[in-house]
Amino acid sequence: MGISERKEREKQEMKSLILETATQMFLEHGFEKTSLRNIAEKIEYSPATIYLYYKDKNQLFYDVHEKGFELLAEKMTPLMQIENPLERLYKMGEIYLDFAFHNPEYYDLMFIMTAPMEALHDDNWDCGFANYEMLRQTIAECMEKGLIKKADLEVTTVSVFSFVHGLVSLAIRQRFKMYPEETLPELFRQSIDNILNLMKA
Amino acid sequence: MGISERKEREKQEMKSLILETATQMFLEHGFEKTSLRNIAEKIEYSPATIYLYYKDKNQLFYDVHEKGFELLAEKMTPLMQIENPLERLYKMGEIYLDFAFHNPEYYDLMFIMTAPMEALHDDNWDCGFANYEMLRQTIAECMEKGLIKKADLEVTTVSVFSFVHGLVSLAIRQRFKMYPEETLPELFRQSIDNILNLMKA
DNA sequence: CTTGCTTACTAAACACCGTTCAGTAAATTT
DNA sequence: AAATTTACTGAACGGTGTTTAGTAAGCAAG
Repeated sequence: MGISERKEREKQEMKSLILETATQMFLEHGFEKTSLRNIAEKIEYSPATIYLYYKDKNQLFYDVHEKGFELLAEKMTPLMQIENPLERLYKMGEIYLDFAFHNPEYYDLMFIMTAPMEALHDDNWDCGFANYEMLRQTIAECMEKGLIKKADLEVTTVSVFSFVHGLVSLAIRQRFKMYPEETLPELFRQSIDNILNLMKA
Repeated sequence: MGISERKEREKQEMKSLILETATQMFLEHGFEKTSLRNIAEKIEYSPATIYLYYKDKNQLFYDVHEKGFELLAEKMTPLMQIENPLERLYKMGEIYLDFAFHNPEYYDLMFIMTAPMEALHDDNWDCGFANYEMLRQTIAECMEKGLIKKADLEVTTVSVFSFVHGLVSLAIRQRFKMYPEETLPELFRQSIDNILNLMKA
């Protein structure tokens, strides 16, 4: 029957209206200033309505943070076409930095804020997986082809990811005040070059 | 005259009563659950009283985060006695990890949360300076003595700090769910060893 | 010793927040 | 046409940071 299908479709549309509005307001004004009441007002529904589609605010922002991961994956996936894995690794670092500094609120939600993680009570956090997997595979290929020094793959992947995240998150959360802000991009680029040069075979 | 001195002293005592209570409650229950109303209730004053000693919640938590830096400096300073700078660098990494995982709330406030930084409208964030300076100096000594590869000092210091912070902050904010929690300490130790080995001359 | 001023403090309100629940009105099924 | 299901909301609950008008005690000067 067509009615229940239409209803299901309408339900999905309503859910994504909430999600889109939440995302837009979050990217525009940040997490703190995006309240369920604000979102509800914008879509001209009562705040209580949101609870018919999302268990709570954390669940809603879990979905927002998922959209961030999709956006990042869209930028990362094409890089897998690059034959030379070391060149690819450099490019990944560059794209990652670009993403972080052009979408700091997304980055914050994806890798720093506690809110989305609180929506996750079991331990399967699939979101970051695709991107992390690309990084791991690229590093593995670099090792296989003797482009970087051989070492434990997991340890190396963790190291590279942590290093770049450290740079980005310290910048986003304003902990690099000892350096003038305009010097940071160049400092970061040098820093990444430095580390990757050390890793080169 | 003694009266105004006593008053000044009492004012300082009141301020530090608030600070101590806030710190204690924060370390016990976390930032979110430590409200000005809770703190006020514990010290048996009205919430408005706190505003006679602190401009706002961010200012209060700026002072709490400062106490965190003092605690870290207390653990770091003795290490400067170690003659061999490379050995000292290893030890600093170890102590840093220890501090982070034994005082995750402090670490969060010091290096991740936005709250304390919002209390800072000029650009002089002195807090981390002492600790950062020790790291920079240790790395400089390592380079001078030819223990690690020579490179730009600032770039290398930023790299090392970002790397370790990356590890810690991803763990604290639950972004290492792809690894079982009990394997993280060992993974981190290997990761640090790995990086430092790459840096060795 | 009393008057006036300063200081320390608070009650109450303001404007928010996330969340819950009883109730309503429309759509759908029987 | 009646009964039921669905989608939604108004209003409240219990919290938050913050401001302000007012009070009562402490102190200084007359």
